[in-house]
Amino acid sequence: MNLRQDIHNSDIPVLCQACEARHRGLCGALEPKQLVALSRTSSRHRIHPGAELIGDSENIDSFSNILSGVVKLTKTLSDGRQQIVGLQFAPDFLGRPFRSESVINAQAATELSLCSFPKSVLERMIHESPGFERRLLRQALNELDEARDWMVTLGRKTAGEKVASFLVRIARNIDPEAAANGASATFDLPLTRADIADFLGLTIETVSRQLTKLRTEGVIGIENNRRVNVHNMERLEARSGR
Amino acid sequence: MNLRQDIHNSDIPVLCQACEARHRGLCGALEPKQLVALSRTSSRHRIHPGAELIGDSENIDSFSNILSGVVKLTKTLSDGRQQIVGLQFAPDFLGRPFRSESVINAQAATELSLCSFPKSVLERMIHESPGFERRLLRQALNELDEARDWMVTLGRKTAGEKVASFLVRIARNIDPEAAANGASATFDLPLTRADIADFLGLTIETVSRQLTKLRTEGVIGIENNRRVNVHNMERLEARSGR
DNA sequence: CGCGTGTTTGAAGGCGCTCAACCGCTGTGG
DNA sequence: CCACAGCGGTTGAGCGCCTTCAAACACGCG
Repeated sequence: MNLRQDIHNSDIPVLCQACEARHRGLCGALEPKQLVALSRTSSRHRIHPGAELIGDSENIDSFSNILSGVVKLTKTLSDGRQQIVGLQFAPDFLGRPFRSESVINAQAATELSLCSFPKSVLERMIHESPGFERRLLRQALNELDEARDWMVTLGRKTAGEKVASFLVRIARNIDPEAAANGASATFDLPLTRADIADFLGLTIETVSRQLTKLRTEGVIGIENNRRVNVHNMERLEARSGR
Repeated sequence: MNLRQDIHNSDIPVLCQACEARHRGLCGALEPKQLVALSRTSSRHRIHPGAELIGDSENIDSFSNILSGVVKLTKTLSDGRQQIVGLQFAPDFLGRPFRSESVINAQAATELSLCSFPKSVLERMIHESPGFERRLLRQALNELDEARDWMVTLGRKTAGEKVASFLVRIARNIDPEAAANGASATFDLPLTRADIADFLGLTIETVSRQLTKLRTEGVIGIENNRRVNVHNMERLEARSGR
């Protein structure tokens, strides 16, 4: 385990030195002295699955970088029907700038580690550092691309294709090169069956049935309910509708 | 019809003086001299319904402001199934910065008027004007909010609720205050039944049936196939699932 | 051991799709 | 002037996928 040797690494706050957000996330846009300022007002949190990070129509007064774990963004209709409208992974930025009240719920899907800072600090960063805003814009556009991809899945795919699409998406996030090579991949699902159903616009039962169908047909293996082995990514993708 | 009296209105290019994009859109972020530079390289286009503005996996080399009309953003699966993943109205900005190839199709849904400029100019504007980038970020975040709202509709609502939600959304865009007051509103649908179906993840037949259902139950009136009269927005919204 | 939570499996029913015919309007050409 | 084709939309009949309701199962924990 050797630390990256950056120029002037010594100027960088200890907490930030090995932080993924600084390498691939938002903080990569910041100068050492800005990092120092940010780290002074930021705090790390460890959060358990199921904990609510922000609720619908609550005031937005802090933002976070996701250091590890998965966050689910959900929306709920008045009669209780629920839909997951976004999944965020490390080192994503979490929060909605330029809005006083949240229009979604954010909940920890897994064990979670966050680096949080208050709204005022975000606003200062935005004004002081153009690169910071650029990163926010890039992430927003990427999330928009993903959301639109998912709209096709929700609107036009069958249950079987939806479940396959979901597995492909998770696999890509956890094991990118295996996914790219069409090879095999083993990983833990970050979501329960209920979450997967809410993500796909299906019922728990349908998700379960489609998963066992993929298993009996030899496309995937299932151990532990959570742990999945995709024997052949190419074959899984062929079932995802594309 | 009196032109807005801005300070130094005379410094602003003639074409831009009455342009909505300068008042509510992207160009509002620009200084007069930047407007002059932009207007030198930009050109106005009039486009007929059905014309393709950009295709999937084509190179992105220009961007536009929508001056009037409606643009539909679509995605298509390999077997032809299609989904509309976004609708854009004046004075929205049209295009995907920071990406060499498009991942969607953009098509004129109605008669359209655009103000287009090349990629290089956009990139210069982004670097020269922080306000410009801020506007892009705001629009991207708003589109993301809308997309997520729509994911709930696609994933969790019934056909009847989907059609009602669609009408509410259109009404809000065309007659905002009527929509807010729960009053009545009359307008032309910017989409054909086929487009509405692709927007809602339904078939043409189901859309048609749900519209006639709303008509026979006295919630809306239909003339001309395109022209719709919402007798009571409140009653329509009650059917949209919320 | 019993309880709780998450998951699987089964049987029955309904919502939205598929297939097909028809309607109304428009433009075109004999 | 009428016949006809083309297009968008409506309406009907039957079916299939996914949901609903219900029960059983697996695993962990007090």
